[in-house]
Amino acid sequence: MSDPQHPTTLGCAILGLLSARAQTGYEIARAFADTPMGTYSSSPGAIYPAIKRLKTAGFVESVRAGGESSKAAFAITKKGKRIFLDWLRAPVTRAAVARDMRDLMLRFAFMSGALPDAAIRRFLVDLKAELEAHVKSLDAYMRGVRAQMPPSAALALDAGIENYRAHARWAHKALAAFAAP
Amino acid sequence: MSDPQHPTTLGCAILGLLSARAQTGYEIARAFADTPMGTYSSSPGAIYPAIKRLKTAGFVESVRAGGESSKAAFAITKKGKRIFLDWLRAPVTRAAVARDMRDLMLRFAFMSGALPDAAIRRFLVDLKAELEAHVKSLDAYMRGVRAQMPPSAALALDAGIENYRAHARWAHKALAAFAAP
DNA sequence: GTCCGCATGTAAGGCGTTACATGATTAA
DNA sequence: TTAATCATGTAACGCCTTACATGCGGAC
Repeated sequence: MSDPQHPTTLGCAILGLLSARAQTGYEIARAFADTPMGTYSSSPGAIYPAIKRLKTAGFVESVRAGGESSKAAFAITKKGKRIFLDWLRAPVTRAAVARDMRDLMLRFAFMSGALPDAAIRRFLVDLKAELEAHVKSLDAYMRGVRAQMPPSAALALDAGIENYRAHARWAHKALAAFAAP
Repeated sequence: MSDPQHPTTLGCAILGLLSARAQTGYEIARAFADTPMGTYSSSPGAIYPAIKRLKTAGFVESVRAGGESSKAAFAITKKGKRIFLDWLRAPVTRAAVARDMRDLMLRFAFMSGALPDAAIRRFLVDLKAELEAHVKSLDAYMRGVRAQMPPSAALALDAGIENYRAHARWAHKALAAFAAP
């Protein structure tokens, strides 16, 4: 990576979990195993090393949760919080929309409580705009090549486009939920 | 991987391209760079090594396309075709739906011409069923936790569910396109 | 006391990413 | 002739995947 300091999506997801409260490695692993966040990872074999990297980088630290006798847990550090917020605030680019929607949606999931509503709204506005632009360009591409494509390829591309459209509609609706009062 | 013989999704995508016609490495790279298939890869740095692996495994071979003076190209072998078809015909599992929709859609894109319509229909029927089951379980999960979730997390999950729903609707429509005459 | 699930990892290997390295054509 | 684009890669690096390893606590 260009910036060896910056965690991967998995690392950022862990920072997001820890920014709610300190947790043990197992609790973190459980969050991935038991919730739909599991789409973002998988196995202890990925999660524990990711935690270790975050610790080495100084983004999380070990703490004793609860009393003196409780298990060791991990907490996010100030430095980690900064990096996490940088991640949340990164601009919504066309490239990210085209190849990293999952990362964008994960970022959004963690925004409540971490960013002011105005920033969340801006994210949604930008996301919607980039999604619509992307749909437009995919549509244009599609018009040019549809006739030459095998039927299932054309349909698969339709599915992809429809997906971006669905996300754009969602962004529109989500904006209402974060509308200024 | 458990089966070191089986190519990755990128490898299978390359096999799919080559099963249409023999192509040079650059043409393959171009297909990823210039079309929405680019979501599946990225750079020559991934594609050329993937081609080399396919060659080592005996799934593709070098051929002289056109005349004697033309560039070297790659063609899929019988063994490669077999592996490719195995990939297309793999059952649609719940796990794949939950964490590998892209792979499933890529498989579908390559099915026309490679599989009989009956097999394509079955894929769509199975996919639709698994998608609807997955939506149902996500909905149930959602009902249980929505109240405790931060607003943006709940919305992000909504987006994911809506996505699966959109795919299910798409599968339904796609079935019509492959309906028996 | 032993067995099973909790809890926390390590080891080996492969793949993709970013960045760089050449030649060979074509355009100016 | 120089520069740009075509065409084909290699190198370093890090991450994830799968599989395995281990200790501990309660159930029985």
